[in-house]
Amino acid sequence: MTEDCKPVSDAAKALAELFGPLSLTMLTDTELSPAWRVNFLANFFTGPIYAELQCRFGLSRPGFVILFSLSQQAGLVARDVGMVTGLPKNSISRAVTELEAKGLITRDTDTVDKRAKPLALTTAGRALLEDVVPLFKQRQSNMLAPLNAEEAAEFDRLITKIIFAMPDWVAPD
Amino acid sequence: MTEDCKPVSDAAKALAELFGPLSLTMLTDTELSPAWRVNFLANFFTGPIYAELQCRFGLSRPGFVILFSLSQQAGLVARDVGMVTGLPKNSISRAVTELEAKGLITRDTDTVDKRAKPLALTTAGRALLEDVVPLFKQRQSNMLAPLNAEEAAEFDRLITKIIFAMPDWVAPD
DNA sequence: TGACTATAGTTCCGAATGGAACCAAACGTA
DNA sequence: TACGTTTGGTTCCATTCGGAACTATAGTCA
Repeated sequence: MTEDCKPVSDAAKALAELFGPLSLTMLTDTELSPAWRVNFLANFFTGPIYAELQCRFGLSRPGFVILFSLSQQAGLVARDVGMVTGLPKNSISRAVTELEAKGLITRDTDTVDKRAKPLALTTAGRALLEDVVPLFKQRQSNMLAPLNAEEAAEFDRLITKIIFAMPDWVAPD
Repeated sequence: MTEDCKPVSDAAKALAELFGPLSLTMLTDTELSPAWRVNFLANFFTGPIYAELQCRFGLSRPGFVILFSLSQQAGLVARDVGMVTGLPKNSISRAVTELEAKGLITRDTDTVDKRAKPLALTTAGRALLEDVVPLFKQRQSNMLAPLNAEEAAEFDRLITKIIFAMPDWVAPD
C-alpha cells in the first residue's frame, strides 16, 4: 500500500488542477458521488471527442451515432437509432437528411411498410467511419489503460450487470 | 452458472424491448462497446431525472448542479462549477442569474477580488435541495441495486481508478 | 369495408445552447 | 506608475434542440 500513496496523491493533484478543487469533493465525498462519477466519466469522455469530430469532419453527434449504428447493422430505420440513443426523433430525422445530402448514407423506402425508410452506408460513409472510429478506439483504450486485464474484465462485467438491470428502473413512470 | 441462464436471457429481452433490438449489439458486440456502455448508462441515468426536475421543480440541469455544488462547498464562484461540470461559462452565468431571481441562491462580490462573485444557498435553496436530492439518491440506489456490497465497492474502486487517471488523456490537445 | 387507433417520419417554431466578443478587475513586468 | 496580458463574468447572436402538430401508412376490430 505504501508505494501507492505518492502516486495517488499526485493523481488527485492533477485532477484538482484540471477540473478544479471542487472536483475531488464531488467525485468522492458526497452522497451522490457514485452517480456523479459515472456522469463525469461519460461527460469528459465524449465531450472533447465529439467536438473534434464536428471540427475535423463536420460530423455531428447524432450523425456519428447513425453512421456507427449502420456499420453494425444494415437496414436500420431512424426509429431504431432513436431508441438506442434516447435522441428525439426529429434530431435523427435532421441528421439523416444531412448525412444523405453529404452522400454518406442512402435512404430508401421499405417496400412492405412504406412508412419505414431503411438506411444504409455508402462507400463514402464507410470510408469516413474508418477515419473516425480509430479516434474513439484510441480514446477508449486511454480510458481503460489504468486497469489491468483482470480489472478491465471485472469492470465490464459489473457495468454490464448494471445495464442489464436498467429496465427495472429507468422508465420515468 | 446454469441458474443464471434464464434470468440473463430475460434481462436481455427486457433491454431489447425497451431500447430496441440494436441495443444489445451496441452494448456488447462492437469494438466501442466498453465506451458505449459508460455513455449509455450515464445518458439514461440522467436524462429522465433531469426531465422530471425541470417539469416538477422548474429546475434546469445547470441549475441543479449549481445548487448541489453549493450544498457541498459554500462560497464557490461560477468558475468552479464550470470546471467540474464542463459546462460553458455563459450557461453557468445564466443559470446563476435565474437561481438568484428565484431566491434560491445569493451572489455577492468578493471584497478582495472584485471580479469574483461567491455564491451561497439561501434557505429556500436548501429546502429545494432537500426535495430534489432524494430523487437522485433513489435513482442511484436503483442503479447500483443489482450489485452486492462487494461488487459495488469494486465498481467504485475501478471507476475511481479510471477517473483519477483522466488527466493523462482527457485534454483535447 | 369503414372507422378508429397506432406508428414512422417530417416540419414548425419557440427555447436552450454555446462560441465569440466584450467589460472590468487583477496580475506581471519594467 | 504605466502597459500588455490574464481572468471572472456577462452579453450577443447564430445555431441547435426538442416538444407538438402534422402527413402518410399500417394495424385493429366491428
